[in-house]
Amino acid sequence: MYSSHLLSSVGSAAIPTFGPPAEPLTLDIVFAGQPANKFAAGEGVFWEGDKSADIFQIIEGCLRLYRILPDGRRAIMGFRFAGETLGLSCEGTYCYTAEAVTSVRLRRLSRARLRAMGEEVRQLQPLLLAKIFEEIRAARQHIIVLGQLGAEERTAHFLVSAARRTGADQRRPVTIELPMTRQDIADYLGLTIETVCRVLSKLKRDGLVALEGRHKIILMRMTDLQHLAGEFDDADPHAPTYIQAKWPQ
Amino acid sequence: MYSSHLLSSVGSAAIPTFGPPAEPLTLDIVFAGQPANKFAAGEGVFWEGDKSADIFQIIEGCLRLYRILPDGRRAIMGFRFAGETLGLSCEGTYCYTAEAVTSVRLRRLSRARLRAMGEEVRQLQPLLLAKIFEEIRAARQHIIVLGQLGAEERTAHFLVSAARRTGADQRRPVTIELPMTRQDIADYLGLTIETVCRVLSKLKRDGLVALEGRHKIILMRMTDLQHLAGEFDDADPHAPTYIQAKWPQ
DNA sequence: CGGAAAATTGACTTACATCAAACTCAGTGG
DNA sequence: CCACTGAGTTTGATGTAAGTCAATTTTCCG
Repeated sequence: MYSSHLLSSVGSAAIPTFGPPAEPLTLDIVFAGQPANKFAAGEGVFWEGDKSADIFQIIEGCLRLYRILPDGRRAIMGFRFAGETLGLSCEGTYCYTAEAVTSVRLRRLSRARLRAMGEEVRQLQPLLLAKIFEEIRAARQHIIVLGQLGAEERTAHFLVSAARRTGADQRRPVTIELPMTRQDIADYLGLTIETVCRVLSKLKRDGLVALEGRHKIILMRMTDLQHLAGEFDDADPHAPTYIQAKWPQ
Repeated sequence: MYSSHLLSSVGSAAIPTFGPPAEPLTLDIVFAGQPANKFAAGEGVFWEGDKSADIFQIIEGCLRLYRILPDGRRAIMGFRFAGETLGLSCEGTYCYTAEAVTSVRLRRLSRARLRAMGEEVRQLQPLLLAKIFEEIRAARQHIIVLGQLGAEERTAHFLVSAARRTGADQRRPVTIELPMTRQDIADYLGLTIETVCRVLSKLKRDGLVALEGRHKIILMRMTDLQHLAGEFDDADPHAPTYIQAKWPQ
């Protein structure tokens, strides 16, 4: 109830003005006030085939999203970290299982409630649509990784995009947390656990990364890793686009 | 102009009633009245990176959608056939090149115009959203094919879903037209042309398919092919869902 | 510290890629 | 109409990246 209040006030302040509103609407605001849910590592949040009644925002922790094929193979479709959303691109039923990698806290919002908010607040629709387009972009990226790249390229790409997601300065060594297991990474990249290990060892031998325990990797030479990854990315969403504006066209 | 008229009348007839409107809105109606464009085989309709100003509906023919990686590899993201739409899931710039496989006729609609229609006609939004969700579903399917399946499984999956797209009765031999080259199929499945050929030859030897010239394949034993493909599909969109309703839950 | 799960490394196998040659077939022109 | 042509396809021989199987080692946690 009170979050609907919050939204109304943001909405009515923003609608009359054209251009960017004074306080931009974000999904943080949409989820604000929803109670937080906790999940222990290994617990499931929802299962493939469940009616997709809710969407989620992760407060902290990491989730893996996967499907199990009839013969038991597991295809990991992606990972989600703190601040990211979950379930938006599933209409009707969830198309994958979501399982906590670490212990996870998240907020839940029913689709019914989301729809009601959408009626009230005009800014919401394009915001959700942007998230959906982002998912399509990521899926297409993944298709190229799996269809065209070799084991080393795939792994490099995984590391580089993980680093990018942290938002850290990409020009100096980036330390990334990889809470998932090697098996998870393998199932995500369409490789075996042994191949992932061997590739990581090779990258270490070549001085491109440093391994710090199981779940921490330091990317020592980003540009080399990016080069290895194929550099076929779409425009980097985090790139400072204003640099172009500095120069006369 | 006159197509906007058409839409207005459909819209105002449909909005007052709840439930399904008398004449369901389809994209055919949205595109009706747009002039038809022709493209010869091999011609490009738009290029990756172009500003995605328009969306398209194919009247007849077949298109391939692809991206070229920096080192020259070509990743085919999909094919589009008569009746299907194109460009909806690209915001800002097109994320792939669209090229005519056969000679193609299609209708073009500017996004500006589409947006204007959206304001006028309420039914349009969910219709477009459904198309976008369908694209996500297809992309996820493709991820599993490329990440988890072997060459024979991939090829079988390609054939089975091509057959499904024709809408033909899946219980008896289905003849499908494959206007694209073997190289196209290979680039779509993340294989080489030789592997695609060998797999097709093997399927023929095993009596699962019959090859009729270069561009026609008859799927002789659908259930075996489906089994080979892994049968991991989401709910078949063509499946008669009402069967469930017949039985008490 | 002890034990179990996860990760790493090595030896061997295999599915697919690569390279190379032959075949098919749709068009074209004599 | 038929030989010629060249692109597209098929088949075969061989190479290689990644998978499989089997130890070992590391790491984490009680």
